[in-house]
Amino acid sequence: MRIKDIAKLAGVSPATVSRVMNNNGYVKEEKREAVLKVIKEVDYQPNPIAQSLKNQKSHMLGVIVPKISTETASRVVAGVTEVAKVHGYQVLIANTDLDIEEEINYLKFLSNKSVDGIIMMGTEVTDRHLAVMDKLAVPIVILGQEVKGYTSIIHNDYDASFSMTEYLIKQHHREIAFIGVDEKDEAVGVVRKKAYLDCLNKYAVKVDSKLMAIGDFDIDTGYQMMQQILTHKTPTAVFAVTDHLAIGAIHALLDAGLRVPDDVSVVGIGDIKLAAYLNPPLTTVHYTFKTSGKMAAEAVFELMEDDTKQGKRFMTTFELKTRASVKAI
Amino acid sequence: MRIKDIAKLAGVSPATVSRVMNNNGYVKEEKREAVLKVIKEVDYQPNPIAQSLKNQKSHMLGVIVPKISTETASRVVAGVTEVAKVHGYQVLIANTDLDIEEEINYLKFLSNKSVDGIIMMGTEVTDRHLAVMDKLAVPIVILGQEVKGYTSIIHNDYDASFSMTEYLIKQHHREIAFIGVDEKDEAVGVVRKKAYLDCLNKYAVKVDSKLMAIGDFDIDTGYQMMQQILTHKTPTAVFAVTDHLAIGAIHALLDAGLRVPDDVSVVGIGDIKLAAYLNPPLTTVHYTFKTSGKMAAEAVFELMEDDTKQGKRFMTTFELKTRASVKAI
DNA sequence: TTGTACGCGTTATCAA
DNA sequence: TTGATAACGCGTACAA
Repeated sequence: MRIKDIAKLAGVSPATVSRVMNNNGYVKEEKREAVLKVIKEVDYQPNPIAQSLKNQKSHMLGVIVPKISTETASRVVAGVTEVAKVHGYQVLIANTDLDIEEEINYLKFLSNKSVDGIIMMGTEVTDRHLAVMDKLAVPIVILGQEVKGYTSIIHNDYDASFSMTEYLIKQHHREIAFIGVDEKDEAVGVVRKKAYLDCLNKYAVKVDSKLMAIGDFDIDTGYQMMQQILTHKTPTAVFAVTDHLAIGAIHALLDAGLRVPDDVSVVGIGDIKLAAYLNPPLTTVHYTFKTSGKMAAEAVFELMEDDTKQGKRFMTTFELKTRASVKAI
Repeated sequence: MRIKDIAKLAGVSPATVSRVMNNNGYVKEEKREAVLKVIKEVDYQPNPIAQSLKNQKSHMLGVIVPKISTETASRVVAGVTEVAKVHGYQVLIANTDLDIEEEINYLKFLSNKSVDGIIMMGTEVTDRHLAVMDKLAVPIVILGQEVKGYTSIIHNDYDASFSMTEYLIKQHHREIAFIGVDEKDEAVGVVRKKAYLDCLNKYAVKVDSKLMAIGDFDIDTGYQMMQQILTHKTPTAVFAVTDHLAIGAIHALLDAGLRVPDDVSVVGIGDIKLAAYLNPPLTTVHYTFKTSGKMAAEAVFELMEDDTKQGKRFMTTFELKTRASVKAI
């Protein structure tokens, strides 16, 4: 069913049908009703693609995620879709599976008016990303990393990580192992580690490189890194930069015959849905990922209206969730 | 940049540029190179919307999910995007938040050539859904529920649930509590319960309605339903129809001073990522949600080529994951 | 082997 | 208040 068919059925011109559909321009009440009647009868829905071509608006938002099957990603996407829906927008998912080439390809593809705005969940933002982003035809918001000149939604990784370390120190822990990730991920790999180190220094706690391990984001990696640390020394507490790594660490500790938290305390960051239901319930930092998604979407819509507002920096809040996985000494 | 601009820059007609882009028709090697050179220089990307309008193909797949921020949904979406990518397709997410009106609206909207195919993760499929689905302009595949006349990817809920119950019985459990969900969800609410009851009957285990509770999908609901059952009687095992419900149940049991699995065994269905890392590790049924997503996408692509292949019924496999949350009597 | 011209379905401009 | 008509950017039949 095209607008032309509706026009024929209602005995008017396509232009009149369009006016009725979009509620603009004058149209006699009589004809309006005739058109509406036909529209209802045949359940006419305009072709969104033709509308997009004509209006130069696709009413779609693109979201580039590094890995869709993670809780973080799905919470972000949930937030984005929620705001998008309010604006009558659809959400296009581009899953890159951590492939930088894919990320750049999607940036190019999604631009060119295929979507009206892009939200990129960043891990590593390289110069090549920037080169492409500079030429983008549509507004973009980066989520999870800070990028100069671009609106970014960042999680307060520094303060969160610092607070968490400080919390452990205030529970009188002095041998705090660190399980981190590669520095390619600026927010998680660099910032969280820096905050940990800064905090140790502030409280004059000696940094012991034997208590530190760096790997990827997998639960199993957390397990292995914990094992590796244990070969050197048994800490009184473990600070893992994500909840998954913390879970892996806990299992390594248990398998080594240690009790959590009685022998070793463990904390993570992220507050995944099950963190409170683990055994022991995990002390962690709650990040408002869904809210981040909403903020990112709102920022994109703002940029769509006024692209001079680029470069804003939003910092989301966090909350320390103290649960049973930590025991004071 | 439009095709016309490229043509001008390369000193040819738009038609020639199009021929080069799509590798069809004759074009002299010399001109081809000139065109390719310009395309590379200006990094020309054709407008996907104009292409869609012309080709009557959007190269997009729509996925209707009841709740994007669940692990099931994200695993399904991961599978769909993976297959979509192979076919050069994008994935449009429609998150309905369990709202039936939204589901129907999206079905209508996504049709009309906005997408070339639809995958619907079903919960309840009402007559109104069917009325809309019958008129759909694009192929659709239902995932998670069986719908007559439509290609469906179903998880073998009956056998999975039966096997799980049977497993508990073979561990000599006779007082097996059941924590289920409302019958609106055919697969989870009806089929899994029926299999549980059938299995009890087969082994001549008495059904005790006091040991059964029905609620929604939340962890907390699992907690409350377990508490409710405990007011009547303490079973030797608990069969929860999802892992989340099982987790809630475990916590209710622990809070009631019971040990898992020493006093009460607990099982779930779904095998969420953390199931193996819970304490105790959860005995559950592994469903291949990502594979389901892939199958659904492949089925949609098949239907796009040949829509007479409608009505196929794919059953995914499952695997019993026996872990420490069950103890034989 | 190449270019011109039309149409995909819509909206907006202009003239009536 | 209405209707023809011209775009939007692309692909392709047809003519050259």
